[in-house]
Amino acid sequence: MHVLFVEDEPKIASFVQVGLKEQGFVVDYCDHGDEAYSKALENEYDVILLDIMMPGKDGLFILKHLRQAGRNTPVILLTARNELDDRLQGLNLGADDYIAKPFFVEELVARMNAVARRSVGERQNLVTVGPFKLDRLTRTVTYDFENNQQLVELTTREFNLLEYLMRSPGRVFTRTQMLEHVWGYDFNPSTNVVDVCVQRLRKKIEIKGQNRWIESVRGVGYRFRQAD
Amino acid sequence: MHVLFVEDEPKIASFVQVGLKEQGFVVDYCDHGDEAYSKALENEYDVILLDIMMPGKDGLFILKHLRQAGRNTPVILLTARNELDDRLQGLNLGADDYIAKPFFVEELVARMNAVARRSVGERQNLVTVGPFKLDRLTRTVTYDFENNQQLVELTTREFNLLEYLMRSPGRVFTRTQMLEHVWGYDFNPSTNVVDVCVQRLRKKIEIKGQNRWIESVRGVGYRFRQAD
DNA sequence: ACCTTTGGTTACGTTTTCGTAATGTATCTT
DNA sequence: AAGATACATTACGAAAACGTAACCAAAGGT
Repeated sequence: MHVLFVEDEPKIASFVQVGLKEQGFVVDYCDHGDEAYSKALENEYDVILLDIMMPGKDGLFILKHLRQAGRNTPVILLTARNELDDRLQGLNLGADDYIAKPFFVEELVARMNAVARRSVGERQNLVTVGPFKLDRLTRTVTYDFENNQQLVELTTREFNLLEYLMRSPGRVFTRTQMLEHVWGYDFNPSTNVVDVCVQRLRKKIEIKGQNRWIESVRGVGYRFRQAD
Repeated sequence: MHVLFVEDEPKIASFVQVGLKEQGFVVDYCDHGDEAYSKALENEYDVILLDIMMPGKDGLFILKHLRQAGRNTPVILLTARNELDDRLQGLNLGADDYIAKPFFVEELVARMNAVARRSVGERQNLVTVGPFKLDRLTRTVTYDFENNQQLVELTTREFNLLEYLMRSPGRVFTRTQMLEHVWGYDFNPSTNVVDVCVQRLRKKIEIKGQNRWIESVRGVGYRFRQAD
């Protein structure tokens, strides 16, 4: 899940970023209103976390113009305790929720899932495709082989990529899409990380001679094979 | 378990806080009605302890508006002996219980567990995973080795962390989640206390050469091994 | 006032991850 | 069939993550 996180207090910014990344979010961070505004317009985020008080354009300004531009990306406002008015105004301007500082990251994550759910559809903790079960809570992937569950050991990157693919079996993703949603950085345009990561995944979840689970679509990207 | 504790008499406030923390509660304290009100709305506590007589918004006001806002977090009122009317009014407004000052912290904890139980579903005092038994009442942990019970000596912090992990065996918790639930909010964002505390726990509950009970999940956090 | 325990911080060695780059193989085009 | 392009596979090394020990401050007990 790709998140834009806009916050100018460095202390809050740092621990929230850590907390979100631990949970597998791809976090795009900035501490300045102007930058935030252009990022929000240029990218398709799943959620935007918006501080209200900021240098440059403030949170409400960004929210207002985002909505005027017809973007309905879910927005959660981060407000100081005494900014009640801003909060109300924010909801009127089309914010989906707000949370008052200081907050527990876990609470924030819960709300993020809630608003994302409303817009994209339930984000289940258990994803099943064919013989594969991926469980976000235990962070395990099992492969059902002749009715017993083989545990597949994956690294974080592999797990996140697999989750991304498995959530839409049959759908083809381009390398750029995978980079944006699973890696999320300003990537070197000639990188082949995706290919390498796919290859590593295949080595762990596929049996030689059998059909591939992660199929290559020449000229486009990859897709997770749909269950028959 | 997260508790909001609202009380303006400093003397009572301090010893109740100590008592609750000893029992492993994570206590969020404030001594003023207005602050209490916004905190109660903004966070998801497991229980709220509410003094009735206070500067700012009083306890009944907070309770009333909390319920009007659709929040059914369990609330226990702390009342002076002579505030019988308030007490009755409080129960009508949706309080789950009340306790008259002065009270024993032990009594308070019992009632907290009772109301929390009602709202969340049974919260067991005995948690068993594999050969481990953790008892909240005696605050002891035993390890069953060839049918006799070895007592494991843990410090408070270690006990609370172990309890948190053991309550959801197999589930992975991030460092941030552990910090928030076991330590509370005010932590240095670059701390590695969790790692160190896990390491200390391991030293006490694991046998060298055998599988770990507390497993590391690289890039994410830790989990208590699920019994096979 | 002294000693002990607790528990957070720092520092450093070890292991793992994963991006890069180089080489090998398949598939398409002309 | 040759060349070109896209994908597969492997190896390597820097950086990140983790484990561990030692240190020290604060709290608690005697």
